[in-house]
Amino acid sequence: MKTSERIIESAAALLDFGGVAAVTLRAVGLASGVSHNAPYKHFENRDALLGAVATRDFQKLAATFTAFGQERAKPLTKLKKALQAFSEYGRDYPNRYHLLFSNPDIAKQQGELQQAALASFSAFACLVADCQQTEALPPVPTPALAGLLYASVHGLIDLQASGRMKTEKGFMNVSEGIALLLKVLAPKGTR
Amino acid sequence: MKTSERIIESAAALLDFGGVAAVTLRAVGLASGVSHNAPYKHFENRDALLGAVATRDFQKLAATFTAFGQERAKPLTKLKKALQAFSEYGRDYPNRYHLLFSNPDIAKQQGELQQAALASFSAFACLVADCQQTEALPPVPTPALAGLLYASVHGLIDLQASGRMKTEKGFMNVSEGIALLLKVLAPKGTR
DNA sequence: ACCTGAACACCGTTCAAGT
DNA sequence: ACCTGAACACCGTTCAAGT
Repeated sequence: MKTSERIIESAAALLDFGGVAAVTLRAVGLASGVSHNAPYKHFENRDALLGAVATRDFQKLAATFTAFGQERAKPLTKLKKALQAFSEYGRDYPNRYHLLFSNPDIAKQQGELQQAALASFSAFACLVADCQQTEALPPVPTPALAGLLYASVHGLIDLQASGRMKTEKGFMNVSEGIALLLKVLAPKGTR
Repeated sequence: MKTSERIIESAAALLDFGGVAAVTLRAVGLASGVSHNAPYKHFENRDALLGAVATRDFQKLAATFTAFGQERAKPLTKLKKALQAFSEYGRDYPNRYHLLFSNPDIAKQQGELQQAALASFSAFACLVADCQQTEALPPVPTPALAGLLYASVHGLIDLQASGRMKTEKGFMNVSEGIALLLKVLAPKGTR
């Protein structure tokens, strides 16, 4: 295993375990068996290393979405599975999820990361387009509909994690939110 | 003006100007005319100070939502205005928005902050309930519907800020996303 | 080409001391 | 009650030096 890969692996592990603050170059170096500034030989700085972790996960996410698209099933079923996988990723790896989708310092990185992030969204948009073709979703412009779905599910995951919309009664979890969203999005005839 | 208020004011200004990383206790002390550890006499630590900034803004947000609710206008019009004000707050004060809605270290604070955050959501939910009463929104449980709307708009603001769903063509902005969402949410008869 | 160790400037936090 | 200044441990980053 290449040193740079080991460094990314260590950073991801530290991130999962202790949050982004735990990903110090000294801890990464120690966990990777190198000195605390060896990472600088592979990444421009700490943010670039975190960006590499995010890039790897975006590529995995895009692959997951693409894989769902190639399954033999109804488009709406495949979309639901993809959304569920997405929300489970957010629930099981909250620190990593936050790095990918809600970290301005990472988001501003152009290049490979930006490309991987857009590839993820594109793969997701394909699933939405398939649903539209079978009239399981309304015939509005695909990028707008895919964007709304992507944003809504992201918002549900993010607010759920932060507890910002919990009320005494009527608490809503991510799955219920997704179900409600798909229900109101279903074209008239199929409701 | 009390010292503690001056400290909060300075912290908010530093946050707006240079992001959360610029809010160092030394900079806050300097801007407030006190030493770099005077803040510890008013707040337990740096996160608690940032939490106080967030609390203040959540209270403002709740007041804004409540004020919209008391205007003389159609409920749906008032809700649209509130959503627009919300998204403008996110656009004009991105660092503050991120502190309130996407910062896990701040979100985990219980007490006054949690209370203010829930009060904001409650005020928003009232606007949604009014729309349901005039049948401008479907008769699903109010907390679920308000939660979905809140989360969706948050997701749109957050992803827009991070550029995570921009595609070459069909780019979607927050206003379009909100409009599309309200359109698909409108009950059958009123479409 | 890849890595190390010392050094620098900066930070959050603690603490004894001042009024 | 409120504040200060020194001190501590930690951090990202730089740089000269090693193989």
